[in-house]
Amino acid sequence: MEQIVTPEDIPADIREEYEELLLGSVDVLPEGELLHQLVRARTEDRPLRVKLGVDPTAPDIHLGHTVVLRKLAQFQKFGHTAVLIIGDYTSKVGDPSGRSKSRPRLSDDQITANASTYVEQAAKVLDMDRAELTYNGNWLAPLRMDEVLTLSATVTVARMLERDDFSRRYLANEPISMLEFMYPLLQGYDSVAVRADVELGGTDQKFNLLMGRPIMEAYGLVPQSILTVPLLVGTDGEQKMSKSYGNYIGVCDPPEEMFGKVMSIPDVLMVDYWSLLTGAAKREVDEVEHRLQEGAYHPAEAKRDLAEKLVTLYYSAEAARDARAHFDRVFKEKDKPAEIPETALPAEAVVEGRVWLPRLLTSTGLASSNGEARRLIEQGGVRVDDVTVQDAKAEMAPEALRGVVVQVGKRKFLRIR
RNA sequence: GGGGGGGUGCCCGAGUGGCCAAAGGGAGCAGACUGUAAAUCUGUCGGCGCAGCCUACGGAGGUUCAAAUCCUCCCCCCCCCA
Repeated sequence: MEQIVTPEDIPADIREEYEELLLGSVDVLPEGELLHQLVRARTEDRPLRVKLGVDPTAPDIHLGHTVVLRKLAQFQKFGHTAVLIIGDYTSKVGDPSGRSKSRPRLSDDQITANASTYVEQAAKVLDMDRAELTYNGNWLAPLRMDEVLTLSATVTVARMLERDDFSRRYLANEPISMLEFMYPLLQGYDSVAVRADVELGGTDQKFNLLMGRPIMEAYGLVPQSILTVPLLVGTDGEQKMSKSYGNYIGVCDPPEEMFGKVMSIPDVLMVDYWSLLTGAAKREVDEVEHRLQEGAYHPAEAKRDLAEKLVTLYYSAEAARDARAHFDRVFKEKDKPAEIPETALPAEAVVEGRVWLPRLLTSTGLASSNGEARRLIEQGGVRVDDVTVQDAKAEMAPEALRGVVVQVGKRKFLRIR
């Protein structure tokens, strides 16, 4: 960091605060600025206004979202003000960040629904009682055309095209709409509206975050500093965690599913998850990494511990222990789970007094079509009371199904009532 | 406004009259193995009670015994020039 103020002038506790805020962050720009702000906040006795804008594009939030929320919560912990902006308006524009194509625009209903669950779920990480919660539609919706024009005059097209995802798409002959160009401007305007001192975001937000600075200046404000956090890689180990890639772990996933999904991440991701998601201190993370490298800590065991930690964070220690027991039982010992969901035999499964197995699977939701059900059976993926069925033509009498457990693959179980 | 290039299954992408429910890859699903729903290997991957049939290659018509492939019109995207 640049030493504009000499380290000796800075109280030790602020230096500590700064160090902790740097932990798990990627870019902190402009260099040294945040430290100044922390000092200024202290001397002027004015907490920093730390902005996080989120677009409610998905109905549920996942662990990837919690990385930046944790960082915001950390600022809160140090007495600063968390300003959480729900991008009800910007989500109608669609953030082009990291995208190779335009996002679909969402409807108002979807946005409202998503926003309310977002806030509810963010509360699992953030202290919402002490946070400022706003919606950017409050100030973006009433903007007049001349105000929009004033705003768009602050940025040049060349500057826009410097941006990685835009230039890539431009070179690849892929469409970029003017609408998408507007997005960074609107996000910058949010910073003006809430008079942000610091804005947080994922590394893919760097451009948008930086864009806020000249815009704030143009509106006569002190430009914000920015802090980015890494993007969490999803369970596939390849792409960033995202609902649309289907590689996410939702904070509202039931404990067993959360546990199982954590177990499905590639081994190499374990340490990242540990440091970004559990709130563990650096020393603990280093130790885990070290012991794994030495072979003193079995990877499967480490992953179980990680999964248990995460479930504890979002549920409870008991729920986490149960989830672990469930996992070991079902996947390690290949036994049936302690609790199996039950369902009545659907009426449409019975034809002429007989139940054809594929139809049973389809009607109970264990398979999406009879064709898929057939395939599952032919591949040996279907068990009825622990007996693998391989005849796709199998039929049984409805009475014979009472209390029977149908298993599809390794993790779908259903008891017929 | 003019000229050119494109739109294929969940995604990427091959296919330019029959051998095409459509190569190849990815994702997904199943099986084997294992240290786990890791990794690896194998299989599968539109629907239908399925050795057969139905629906599908931007949309609508047409030519043909036969169309993703040819023709007409329409919609959408990209590039170049203005």
